[in-house]
Amino acid sequence: MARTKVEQHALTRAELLRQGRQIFSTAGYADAATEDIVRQAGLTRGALYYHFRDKRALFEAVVEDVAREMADKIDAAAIPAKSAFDGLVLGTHAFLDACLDPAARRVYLVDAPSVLGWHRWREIDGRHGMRTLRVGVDAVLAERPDRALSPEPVTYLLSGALNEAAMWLHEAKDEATARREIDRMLLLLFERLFGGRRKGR
Amino acid sequence: MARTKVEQHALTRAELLRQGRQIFSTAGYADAATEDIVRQAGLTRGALYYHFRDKRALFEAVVEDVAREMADKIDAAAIPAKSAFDGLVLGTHAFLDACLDPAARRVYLVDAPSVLGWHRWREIDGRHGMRTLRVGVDAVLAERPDRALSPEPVTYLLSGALNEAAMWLHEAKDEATARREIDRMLLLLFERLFGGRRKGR
DNA sequence: TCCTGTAGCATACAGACTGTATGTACGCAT
DNA sequence: ATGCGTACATACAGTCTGTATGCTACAGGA
Repeated sequence: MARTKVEQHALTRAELLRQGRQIFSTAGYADAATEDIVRQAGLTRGALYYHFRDKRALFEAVVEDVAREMADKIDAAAIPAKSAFDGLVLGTHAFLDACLDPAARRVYLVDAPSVLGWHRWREIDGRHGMRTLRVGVDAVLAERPDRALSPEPVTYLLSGALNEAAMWLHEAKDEATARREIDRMLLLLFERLFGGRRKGR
Repeated sequence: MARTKVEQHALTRAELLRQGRQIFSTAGYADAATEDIVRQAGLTRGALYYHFRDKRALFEAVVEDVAREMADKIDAAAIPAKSAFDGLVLGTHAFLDACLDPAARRVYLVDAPSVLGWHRWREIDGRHGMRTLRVGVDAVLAERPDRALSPEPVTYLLSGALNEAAMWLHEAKDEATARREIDRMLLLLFERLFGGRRKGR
């Protein structure tokens, strides 16, 4: 009992983030009323505007959270990899798994670039999702050197392809089959792009 | 003088689309006030709500226009191609050129999926931009048969990569250099994905 | 322990914007 | 000429965001 003020501060902020994430995920940013968010958090809009400068700032904080969580999952998934190439594959699978969360798709992939602006979104993604991808690409290129491939363009081309794949997955009628086909096609893409075989697979 | 009513109808609608496209491109959908759009068109909001059900319907009509224009340019660019593979390359160049237009990036690539919903956007894109890409991919696969490649996943993976490339191009400091590097990397990607040499591999 | 300041919210208010309802003038067919 | 529907303009209501102000309980110094 008798929570200290600094504890309460963190608790309230976290609750606003939680409920904001939930409402943003289901309704989308534009149709998410701040009144609904604070009501679900058992607060009023006064609390929201005390903790965040405006609605957009709350959204950006949610985006940061989502991005961080996804990057953590991807990093963790790549750890047990036998090779850099396997690490890239495992990371890719972890990314697609993370996109099972509606917040990852609606908030992070769809609304964020529009609400925050593409430039700002790219900056955030560059510190999280795309960073993990860049690390994977660099590792593969260290393992399979290829002068023709520039890491940076390769990274964002793959990033775009992966984001699109994640969205497309949830439009398919048979999700399991679609997932297998995507996994297969991504593996093929990686193999052909980075060189079919290199000291065995 | 004395324009007939049916002429006036088309003229007014076209003007709303013109000004809407301009305002949406610069301000973004959310910050584009309908009042500003109709003022630039020399009208009032009554005219807008007569021609379109709501603001979103106007935006969707603009998106359709932009999508159609882009697809037309891509189709036209691919005509003089010597081979299906060249057609794909020429088409991608035309796409990147079309994305010099801010409306193509802000309206079509960034705002449209968020405002119209990803599903609706995918449907529109499927009839225009992605359709041209699919045609190109199918032609290349007819030219260079490859049982391992499924046309549909390959198409949207490439679509995602291309959209990302188009956005990234305009973040680069030296746009000309970035463009050359992207062209080179896309060509490399196509060659390796579809098989480096003719009916070989 | 008491007193005071301020953090952490709640409440009240103003402005902006969308969508709708209503008004109106002009063209066009009869 | 006259009645009617199209193509707008005008007026209004509802919703939402952001801000300004009010209130209360706790923290910290004397």
